[in-house]
Amino acid sequence: MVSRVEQSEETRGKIVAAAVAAFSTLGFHGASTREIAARAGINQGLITYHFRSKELLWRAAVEKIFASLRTALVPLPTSPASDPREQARESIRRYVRFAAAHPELFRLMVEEGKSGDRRMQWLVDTYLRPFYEGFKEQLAESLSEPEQSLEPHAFYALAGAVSLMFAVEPECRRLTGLNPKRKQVVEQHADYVARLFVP
Amino acid sequence: MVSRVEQSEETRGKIVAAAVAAFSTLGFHGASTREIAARAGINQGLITYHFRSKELLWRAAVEKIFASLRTALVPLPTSPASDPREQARESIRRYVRFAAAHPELFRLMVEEGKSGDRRMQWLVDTYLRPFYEGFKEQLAESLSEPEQSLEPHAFYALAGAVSLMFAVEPECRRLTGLNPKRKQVVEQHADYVARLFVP
DNA sequence: GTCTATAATTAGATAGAC
DNA sequence: GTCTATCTAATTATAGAC
Repeated sequence: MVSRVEQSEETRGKIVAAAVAAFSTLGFHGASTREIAARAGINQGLITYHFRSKELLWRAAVEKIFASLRTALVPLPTSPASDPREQARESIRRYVRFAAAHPELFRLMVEEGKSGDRRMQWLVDTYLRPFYEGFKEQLAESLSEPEQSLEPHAFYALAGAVSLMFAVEPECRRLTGLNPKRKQVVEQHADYVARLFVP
Repeated sequence: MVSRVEQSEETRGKIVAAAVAAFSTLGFHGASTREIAARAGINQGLITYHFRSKELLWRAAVEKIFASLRTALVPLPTSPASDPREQARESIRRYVRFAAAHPELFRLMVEEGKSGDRRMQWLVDTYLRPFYEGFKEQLAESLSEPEQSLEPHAFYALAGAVSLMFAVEPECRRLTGLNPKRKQVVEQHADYVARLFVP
């Protein structure tokens, strides 16, 4: 940590991490650049220096979110003995664990998906479409679903069933008394949803 | 439409309708009072006159959303012959049709559920809790589920599976090519989710 | 690369005329 | 009850010192 490029990367990383958290809970308009700077422990002017604009910082935050998704989707060494339905269930359980650890992805999907503006178009074309194509492939091989017209329904039903509880964690705690952050609760949800979609 | 109180109610109604739409797509911070006033075709100063503050206007918008939910939840004359599982499926189908016609409810749940601030607490205590209690009753009688610990999981899985596709309608159209507004698509989702939760 | 200071907009809320 | 005009505060983005 001596050179300026290392220092730059360090600062950029702190800003993006703060931006992911702030955008995730406060939304794009609710998270001010001053608030993000304060969370990152740096000055507000530095955000413009490193990212030029709030929207470009937001894009960097989105990139970070999808980077952790890619990490989570790295295929596991499949035990070749287990049957395809059990493999499908395990994929869903892993998806639930990811959604619990990273509620940002679902919040982003809902926040941006509501309107047809520029950010939504960029998000779909850049990150969401490849992810959706991967989902369709996996669906085709593991569930052997001939009805292609059901793919969007399955995609959104699964994403919603998996993620909502963790995306609204503060609300869930107040409404049901259940803390979605607890490991036991995550596993219960993983099992519930896995059996729901693959009985 | 002559007296001042009638005029007042008319104006309030227009403002609240515009607020529901604006908050729903732009979020609380993204929707400015000037934008809402423009949509309602009235002056920005009038919002303060009728609602005192943006937050109180937001509460009026939430009240309107839950009023339409109450309307949709009015029990139908049950054909006593049909079996309870088919009745449960029909309840889910009605829920899907409501979510398609009023994506505001789900968007509100996610937008406010992310943080633990004052608006979320008010929303849960005032409107969400009675709704959740009603869900638990219906779950207990129609699915005869003994496991009470699964109630939160079922609630959030169902809400997410039912509503997400319609809440992110612009995104869904761009990502999948499917228009969730079309009646045929709504019915397909209704049937898909109903069979998913009540096989 | 980082900070302080500030410009330019835009926000929610208020005052007063009609 | 409604509108125009305005106040105050907060926002993003910029300029310049270090």
